[in-house]
Amino acid sequence: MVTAKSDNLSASLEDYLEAILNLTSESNVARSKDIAKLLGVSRSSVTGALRVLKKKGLANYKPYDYVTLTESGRIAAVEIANKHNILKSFFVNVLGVESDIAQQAACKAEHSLGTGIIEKLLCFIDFVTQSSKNGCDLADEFQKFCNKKNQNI
Amino acid sequence: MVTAKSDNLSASLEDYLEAILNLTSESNVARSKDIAKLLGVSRSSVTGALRVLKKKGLANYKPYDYVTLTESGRIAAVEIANKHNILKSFFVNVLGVESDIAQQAACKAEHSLGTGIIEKLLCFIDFVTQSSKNGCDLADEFQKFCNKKNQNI
DNA sequence: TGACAAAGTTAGGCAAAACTAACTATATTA
DNA sequence: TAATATAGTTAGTTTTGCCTAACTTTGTCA
Repeated sequence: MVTAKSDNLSASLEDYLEAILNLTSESNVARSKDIAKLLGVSRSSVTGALRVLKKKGLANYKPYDYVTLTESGRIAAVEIANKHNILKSFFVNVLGVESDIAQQAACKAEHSLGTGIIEKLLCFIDFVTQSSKNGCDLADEFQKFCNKKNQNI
Repeated sequence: MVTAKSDNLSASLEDYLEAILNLTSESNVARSKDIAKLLGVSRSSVTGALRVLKKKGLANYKPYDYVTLTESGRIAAVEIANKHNILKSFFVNVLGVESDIAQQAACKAEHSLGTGIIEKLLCFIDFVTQSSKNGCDLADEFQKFCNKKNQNI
């Protein structure tokens, strides 16, 4: 199994990796300015992070040049983005949380959940999806359950 | 609604609050040494945190004395502990994650999830619990689903 | 009661992650 | 091509949270 050494990576650096992945998949190119905007940090913070990512062999970084991910950087970033998406999907499609809030929460929580729990969560989403095909829409049932409960308060 | 101003509280400080709550509810008294042991930090780090908590009006702290929580500190701590427990319960009772791992993950993730999601999660746990009373044990069904899936791999 | 151990604090330091302000490189365009 | 705007970097600072080592206070017991 090809595994990324995305451990010993701080939450902050994970965010940078994911941002670079998203930018490069959108427009093939990640610029410092755009990373800064996406993450809501200053440009100089980005420079600092890029230096670290380079040192860790995760990003190809040369001053005044575009940024790309190395192979292992890409693997790590994809892993992170996966976590993120699974979490968000759970919040939105199972719990029925509003998309923006889910996005934000997933971004923050993704770092703290190990792959074990994330895998279970993915499986659970599958489980709920399957259920709806079998005529019992769990997500829907849950929403009804919630509404009924809120009425009782 | 009595609300704690537990916002603008760092993850680290939340951990200290929760630790103090747990220690005082166990033995009525929280000692610096025990907080340090519980959180796996040095005694001097605890001293530093206590000073901050005191300044924020959350802990009653006097050098060389026992530590207790103020009323608002207690409210905040209970809120944090609740989040923690709800999360853990979800991991263990719904996802079927091993208790130790759930404990750890809940402790880390609790900080990043807003009350909106936590409430939904609590509701979801209720939903699953109710389902088992109605003859359809979702948690159980999910475990079977997982096992079947793992066989197919 | 005085010596010693345990608990707690202080001082000083380090690392991560962010910031601002000032500087440099690049790109645009008149 | 020179002026200027935009992008990127550097230097220096701040905050947070932790650490170790040395010191002080408290408590115990011979």
